Amino acid sequence: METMFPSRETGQTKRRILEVAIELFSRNGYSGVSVREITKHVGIKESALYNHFKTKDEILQSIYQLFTNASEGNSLPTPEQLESILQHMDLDDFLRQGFEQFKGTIENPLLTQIWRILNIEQYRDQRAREVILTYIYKGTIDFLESAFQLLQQQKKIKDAYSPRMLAVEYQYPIFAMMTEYLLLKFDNKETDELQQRVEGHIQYFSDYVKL
Amino acid sequence: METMFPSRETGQTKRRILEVAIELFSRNGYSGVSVREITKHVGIKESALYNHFKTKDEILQSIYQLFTNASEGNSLPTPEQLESILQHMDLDDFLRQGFEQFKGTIENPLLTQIWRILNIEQYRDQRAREVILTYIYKGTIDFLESAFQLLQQQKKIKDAYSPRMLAVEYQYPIFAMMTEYLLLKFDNKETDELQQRVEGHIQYFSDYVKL
DNA sequence: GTCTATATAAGGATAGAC
DNA sequence: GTCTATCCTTATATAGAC
Repeated sequence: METMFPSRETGQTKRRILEVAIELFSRNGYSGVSVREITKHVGIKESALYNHFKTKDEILQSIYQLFTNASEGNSLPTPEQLESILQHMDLDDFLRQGFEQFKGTIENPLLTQIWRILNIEQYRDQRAREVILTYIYKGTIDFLESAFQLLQQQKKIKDAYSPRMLAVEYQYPIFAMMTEYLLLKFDNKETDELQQRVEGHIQYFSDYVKL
Repeated sequence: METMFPSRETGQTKRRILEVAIELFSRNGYSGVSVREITKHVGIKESALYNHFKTKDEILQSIYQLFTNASEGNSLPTPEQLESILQHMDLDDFLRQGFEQFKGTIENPLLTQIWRILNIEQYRDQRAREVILTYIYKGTIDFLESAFQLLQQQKKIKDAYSPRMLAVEYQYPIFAMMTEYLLLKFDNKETDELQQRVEGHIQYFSDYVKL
């Protein structure tokens, strides 16, 4: 995750500002956090911040950028790569691996914080909406659609439903459970039952589409 | 919906303040809206607002209250009522009726605005988290669980999975699609494909659990 | 219950010395 | 690149007249 930030040598302070801003924005939202508050946590004076960012909004923009860069960075496999990967995998392997990767993402504090910021700002800020719809919803569903299509062609799963339909049925509960998970975590509440639901869902889905 | 507010006679201004605050908070969040902005839209001076609410936060609290009152108002049927209702219904009737009611809710602008406010404030404000977890997640899932349990007892659906599991599989995609729907609507984007997804989901689920 | 006027704090941002 | 000092605007909230 270190590489998501400007290098330590040239951008140490800028990096710290971003870290602190992400932490604070993810709790109180953009409007609920002052430049004063950010710089106080970073340990610099307000005026010093403006050597790194022209405006407060530019900080927020950089945060969105971190998210989209990270999304494009650990990019999903190309259609060709996907085809080759799925040659050696059955449905359970595929779902299990996808889920592990997903868990890695939501246990990355930085990405979950930015996810929260996107959530908070989505109604106020068109840019946040774009990121959510493009990178989270559309990106994930499109990818799963291709995967299920290939699995159908390889006769590894039923083809009674369209690949897109399957993608939706598989992924949407995951989205909703992730949202609930983050909310429970926020108050350090019990998440065991939810974990079981996730596993139950994968099992249910797998049972359903297997030949 | 009129009845959600204080009566016109005694609380006309208070009512207007709440309406305007809901509209503005649902776009820009609590911190992103000033008392000045609210009173300007209402057409009174700032000081006049404090005759109706002691603090700005009290406005927000009242908004949460509206939501929980409405939720408890059109309350879900009791177990006995549910049993009697389900006597005369098969699964498709039940799902279809539930969905119509759900559509009524999300087409109520006031409730969707408050839903957005809850979304925005959930990380900053414990009270918002409580409302979401209690009234939205838990309330819905618990209700569906009892319904599916009854339907299983009446041998109208398969009992291969637990009622809770079925509740989750049915409702979570609806949650996620509703979230996406509200986001698309916000930019007046196309929601036809999403509508089809919802109907597809209901069909898929129904096919799966029917005997 | 609304107004004018005001208190007091906090907000984003800039100028200029070092 | 950071500092001190400052500008100007906006914020929440109150006092007291009508």
